Amino acid sequence: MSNAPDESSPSQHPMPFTRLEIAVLGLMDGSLQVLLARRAQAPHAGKWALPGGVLRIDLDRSLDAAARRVAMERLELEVPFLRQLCAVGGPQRDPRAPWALSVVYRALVPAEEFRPATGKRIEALEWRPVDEAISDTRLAFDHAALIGQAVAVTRAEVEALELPFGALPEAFTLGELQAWCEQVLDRRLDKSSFRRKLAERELVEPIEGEMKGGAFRPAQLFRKRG
Amino acid sequence: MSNAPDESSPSQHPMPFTRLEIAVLGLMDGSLQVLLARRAQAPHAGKWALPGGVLRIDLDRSLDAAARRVAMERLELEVPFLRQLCAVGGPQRDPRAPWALSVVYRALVPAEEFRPATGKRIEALEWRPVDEAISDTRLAFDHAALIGQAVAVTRAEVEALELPFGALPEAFTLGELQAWCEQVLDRRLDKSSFRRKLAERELVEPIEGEMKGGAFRPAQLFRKRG
DNA sequence: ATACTTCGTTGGCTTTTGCAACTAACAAGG
DNA sequence: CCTTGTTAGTTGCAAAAGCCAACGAAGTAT
Repeated sequence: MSNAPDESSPSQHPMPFTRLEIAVLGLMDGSLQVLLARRAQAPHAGKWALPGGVLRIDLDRSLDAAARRVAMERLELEVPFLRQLCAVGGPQRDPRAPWALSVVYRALVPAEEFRPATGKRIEALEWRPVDEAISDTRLAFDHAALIGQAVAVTRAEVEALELPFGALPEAFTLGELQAWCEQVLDRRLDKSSFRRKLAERELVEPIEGEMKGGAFRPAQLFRKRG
Repeated sequence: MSNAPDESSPSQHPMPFTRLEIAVLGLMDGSLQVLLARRAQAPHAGKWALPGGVLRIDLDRSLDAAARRVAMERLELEVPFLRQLCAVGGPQRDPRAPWALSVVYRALVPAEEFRPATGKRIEALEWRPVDEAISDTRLAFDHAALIGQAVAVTRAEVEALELPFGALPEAFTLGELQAWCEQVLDRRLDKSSFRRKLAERELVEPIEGEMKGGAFRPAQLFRKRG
């Protein structure tokens, strides 16, 4: 081991190749899916992976801002409610550099309005059911494991009714809200206790006069409270 | 913005000055405290901060390993059960570099046996009650906020009875275990429901024949199950 | 022996949760 | 008009979990 000469000259030590990876989750066809990108360049060219990109210290004013920029470049639209998941790093992650570090972000997006385009350095984009992605050993890097983490954390949040309202429409009925949670969690919820908890925690409020008229009895429309 | 020439040459983009910070929590004098270090060098020389150090891509085989090494260098002993908390970064964090990134780790250690020594680049070590540290605006960098996060996550874990048995003695009575949890959480727990949950989840098992004889009725000794 | 302290358990009360039934509101069809 | 079908929203109840207090048990100290 070097004898710890001086820490105050950072340029003495080479720094890791630092990237951001974005795990975008959304409800497609009634189940939770993750957005994968087919890599255009080495390493793992042609393989499916989380969209990601390199940290640019000249452009990014924080890790959060870097994640927003990378998401924007790859998907060509604003990704709302990006949240940090974890950081991973090691010498074998990326052949382009002796040591690579990735800070991973996650987001749960409104599937309807979210229409990403195939951005820079990406050959194709595809939604993939999370179960399938997590157990797909052919994904690049350790991205399958990262998706597993992102799904677990996201489900725990919805379970605790910490609802990411950014992924929901402005107005919704309670039935729609419950169906949305059930699709994220992949299990049925009880109607009465679901509504009880919403009321107790004052998470939503009715929009006066507004109703959603389907074929049958119309339902009260609600919106996020606060 | 540069017109995204080629991502495959990482050396084209300067990389951030990358550090690890370690939030060591422990029970001292009946309350949860955090281990702070007085910085020997700029920036913030003389100020109290979390012990930390620079990532060394020539030495560290992963972020976890880097955190272990940094903890060892600063405290001169093995820190068990280090777990990643989050990563923070930005251009203004550290005057030594245009952009600094810190990956923060946390640990809950057994206060009795944990006797750190003042390691490299540190003037002094001190245990500080977490409430005090969190609201101390004079801590270096954003370390007060980081300590707040570490405490919140640690308490949530103990609340859910995900006990970090590394921070507990090999053998303990249920009374001791409950008192330990109460000190971490800084609130009283109910004896009967505490024991019911331990039994349901089969977290501990009695050590046959072993009792702890205090001044009064002796108590059954338990150990982690599995 | 008696008092005192802690250990471990038990009983009962309150709160929370889960299940199911019930009424309400609307459309469609006879 | 009236019945039927479907979804919306509420209510009642039983089971489960949590909270509080008390109790007998097992030691020590006097």
